[in-house]
Amino acid sequence: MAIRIEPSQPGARAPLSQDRVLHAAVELADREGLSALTMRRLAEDLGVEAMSLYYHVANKEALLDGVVEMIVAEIEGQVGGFDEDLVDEDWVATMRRRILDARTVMLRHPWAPAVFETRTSIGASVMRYFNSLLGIFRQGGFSYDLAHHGMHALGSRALGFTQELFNPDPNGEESDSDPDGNEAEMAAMAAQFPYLTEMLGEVAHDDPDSTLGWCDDQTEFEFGLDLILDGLDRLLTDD
Amino acid sequence: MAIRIEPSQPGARAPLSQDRVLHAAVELADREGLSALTMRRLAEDLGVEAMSLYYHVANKEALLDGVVEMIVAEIEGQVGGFDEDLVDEDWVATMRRRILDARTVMLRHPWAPAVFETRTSIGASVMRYFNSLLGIFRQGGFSYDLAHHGMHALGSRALGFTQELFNPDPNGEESDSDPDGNEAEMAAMAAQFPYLTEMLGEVAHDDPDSTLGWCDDQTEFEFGLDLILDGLDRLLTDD
DNA sequence: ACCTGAACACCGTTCAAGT
DNA sequence: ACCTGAACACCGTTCAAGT
Repeated sequence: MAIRIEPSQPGARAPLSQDRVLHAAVELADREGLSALTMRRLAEDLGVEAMSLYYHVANKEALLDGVVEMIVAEIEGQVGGFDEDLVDEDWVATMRRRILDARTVMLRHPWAPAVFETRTSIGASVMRYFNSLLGIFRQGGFSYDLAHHGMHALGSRALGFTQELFNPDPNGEESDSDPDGNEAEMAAMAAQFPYLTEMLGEVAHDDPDSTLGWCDDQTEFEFGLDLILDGLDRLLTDD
Repeated sequence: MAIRIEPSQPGARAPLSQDRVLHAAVELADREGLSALTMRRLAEDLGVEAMSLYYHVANKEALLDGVVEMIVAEIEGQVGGFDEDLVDEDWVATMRRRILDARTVMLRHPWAPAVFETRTSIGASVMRYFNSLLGIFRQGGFSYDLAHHGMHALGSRALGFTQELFNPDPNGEESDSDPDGNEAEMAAMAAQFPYLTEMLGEVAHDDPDSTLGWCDDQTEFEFGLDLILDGLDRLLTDD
């Protein structure tokens, strides 16, 4: 009588699958950043040779497409499904809540925006997400034409992020033109970039973080989002 | 009596300089795309060994920083200098014109947005550009606080581009979920993504290009820009 | 001062081969 | 069906060396 083999023996690793590969990819990027997400490094995490991955994903582009799908699926979970959005309130409130929910997922994966922006085609869960936003527009009374403009106006904000231009890397060293520098540098700054310098002096007061660090990303995101949603609502009710 | 040596003899190449390296980098990216912009390939274009570049730029990051400076300098040329913007008209009109000028430069270098978005610090010409936008806000009567919000709300639009999410690559092949496909696929699409499908059906009519290609980028850019500028103007005149 | 050759430590990806 | 070893054609970058 044969001894029943345990499904997961100690030392016997679970077989690879596309899902396991994608999960491991997200975890690796979460843990060590996007630059650590290489085929070789990912294989190592999975206890496998790099070339084994190619049995489950066509290539690295396909891997990244899959990772995007994972993130949007996480948004879908966060929202509790995209289907049942009967708007029994302001369309603005519904849209705002959905997008801010997406944002909380994005904030858990700070590397994700960079991946989204390199994608060139979209998968099923991204389509479901965009479809749900379109549904909110429609139930709010938008024509498809205006809803289409609205999607473009939102841009990446629809997915809960704005790719900040020139945001300082957290582990960045002091730059030479750092305004915390000596007075001569400050004076040179003020002469070349008067408005910028004065703004820095005025707004940076509130926050101990220097120069570029004073911005509250969440506040700025919501400001921009509300500006666009209000503008669209105005266009809607004008017509 | 010694014969005067011609400054540029045939075959005797001009010595490298940071400026020549950066110019060559922009030209290479223009000609063959961002992925062709490698240190080795760039050196080849300059008729030099790869390692010679490191005498003129610290590393590839510094090269890309320099490329960004080149592009913004080109904007500065397009605008005719950033200093003399006495607003003798609507601030909205001035801002709109400046940003659309920046956009015409960006459209000459379609790879540039991707480079801008990977930058982590900013150089002098970028600071001059942002300073000039801030100047327009200020001369329009903005507080620094509102101007600061305004800059964030504009985001990359301030530089004349929006990084389109999922825009199809021009040389992309037909995807499996292509809605030009057979009727069964169309029906499946309609069931899964009803709003998306209906929008496509309605708006795509106007343009022979299929699905994702019907959007007029310039129109959409201006729509979003105007929405934001109008919203900011309203906030300004409300207070 | 400016450029080079050789080498290092990485990439993604192929292909034929193993079990 | 699933995984691997060896190899290929690339990267950015170092360092000591050439002129």
